[in-house]
Amino acid sequence: MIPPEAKGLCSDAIPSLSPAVSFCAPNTLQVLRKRADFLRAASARRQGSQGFMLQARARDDNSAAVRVGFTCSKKIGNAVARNRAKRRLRELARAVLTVEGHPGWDYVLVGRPNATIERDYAHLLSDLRTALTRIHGQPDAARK
RNA sequence: GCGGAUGGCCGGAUGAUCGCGUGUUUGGCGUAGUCCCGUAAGGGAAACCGCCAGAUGCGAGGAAAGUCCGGACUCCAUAAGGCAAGGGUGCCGGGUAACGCCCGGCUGGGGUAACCCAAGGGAAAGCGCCACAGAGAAGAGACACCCCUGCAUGUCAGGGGAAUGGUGAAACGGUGGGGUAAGGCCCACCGCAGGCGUGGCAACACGGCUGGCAUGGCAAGCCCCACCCGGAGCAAUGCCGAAUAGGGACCUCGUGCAGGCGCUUUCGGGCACAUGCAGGGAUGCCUCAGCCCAGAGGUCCGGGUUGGCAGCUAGAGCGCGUCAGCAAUGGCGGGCCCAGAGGAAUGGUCAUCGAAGGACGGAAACGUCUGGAACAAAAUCCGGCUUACAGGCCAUCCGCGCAA
RNA sequence: UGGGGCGUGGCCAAGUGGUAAGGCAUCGGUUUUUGGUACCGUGUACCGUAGGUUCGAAUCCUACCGCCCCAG
Repeated sequence: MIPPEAKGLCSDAIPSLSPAVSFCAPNTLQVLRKRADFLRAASARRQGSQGFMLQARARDDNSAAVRVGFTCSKKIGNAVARNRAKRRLRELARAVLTVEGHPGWDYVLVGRPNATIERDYAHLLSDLRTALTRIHGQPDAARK
């Protein structure tokens, strides 16, 4: 599951992704905070999967940082369910995007009712990897 | 043993590994200012701050929820008191910072009982409403009727009456006995009203006397009475940065230019006044370029702000002992420190144990396999209320059954 | 976090204690060769849920549920 080059980098990782996520990674992740960033990511490329939906865009600024945002609406359930869904998505981002995320991109993970909480964690990992490869394989004119 | 009542408590456990927030501490790195060395370039120092790493402490709830009450705190304000409006509370006493909360009691109702439930002041201050039905729905009335008298024996006249019938949620006290032409009426008890006595702080209870039936219901209709309430809310509020930046309007003084009037003159000009204009001036020939001035004070208005810090957690705090009290609660003593986030931390994965439920085997006890735990997550803090909740534990009490 | 508002047939809605108007839509009929239009008729409401007050509740009171709006 874990790419071999990531294992050796655990000791000197720089975890700037604030919430509780168990992984060590070579890239730093920043958290999206502005609503405008979310809207821009949502209007760019998107790719659904069974456990969540992935939205992404290339920022076209000089920064190489990988930025991540999480969206869990009220459709998912009450506050307990929403927090739980966000935590699982953070764990996914920590495990995959730090290694396979493209520098200078913004990613937004959107939780889905039931699936994000109930789907097996290993399946979620493979979901995110396939979604990433598909989203970077899309042509540039992928706006809907 | 079965069924129930009340009060209290818990809210999956253990471990491995990878992580998150925050406090303390150690180390490393960094820089503006400061200090020291050096002629200088520069070098060095330690505190704060920032980043990183290590160690270590702590890290969601009984409801954190709904936002229904009450406060603390902050600002606006003056609201000390009175009045008015609006809102709230409503048996009595106590507790409390306060409450619509809690405790104890009273009254009424429910239950065999333990016990539970109740917005439970005032309807002789006034207004309003009481549909349909019914004769009549609130200071009375008489539909069907009942009784007496008269003689013209009737679908009659006069008089007495309100017991009976029907309607309705409710019909002007109820029941029984006596009496009467029928009744009013009289008596007893119950209810009601008004005094009195005893007990109680009081709500109220008990006893007895008098009256002689008057006073229908609704105040979660308006209202009356008593008491309480200024408004807004941590997205409150304060500070720092951007920034003593910058836009607009007006006023006063001033600046420059223009022409005007007055005074004065060495005829170049100077001084003073009001008006108009707003960019102007000087240097170099012009374009153009650079330079200088474009000020001071006051009043008012609009726009932008998605940065940071504080408020932000030691408190009406938690548990222990003791004393007062039936209790809620309070006093005293000593102990403890127990989340502070901000697109929002308290988690991910795995292993073991594990409740309900399901399947199989078995007469049953039970065994094996499966299954994998309710409601619900702090957002300034606190006291309550309400609502949601798998399963479990403890104590006291009641009824029934069995045994002695 | 705080403040405010609303729930009535499928949809829009009136109704402020006395047994739920109206319009659109649906359905049936007439007119028309047929459809549309027009006209006539018809059904559809435990008034968001649960308690309470009252003889009687969509209406009054209380508690819940759902939805919407506002703010620096």
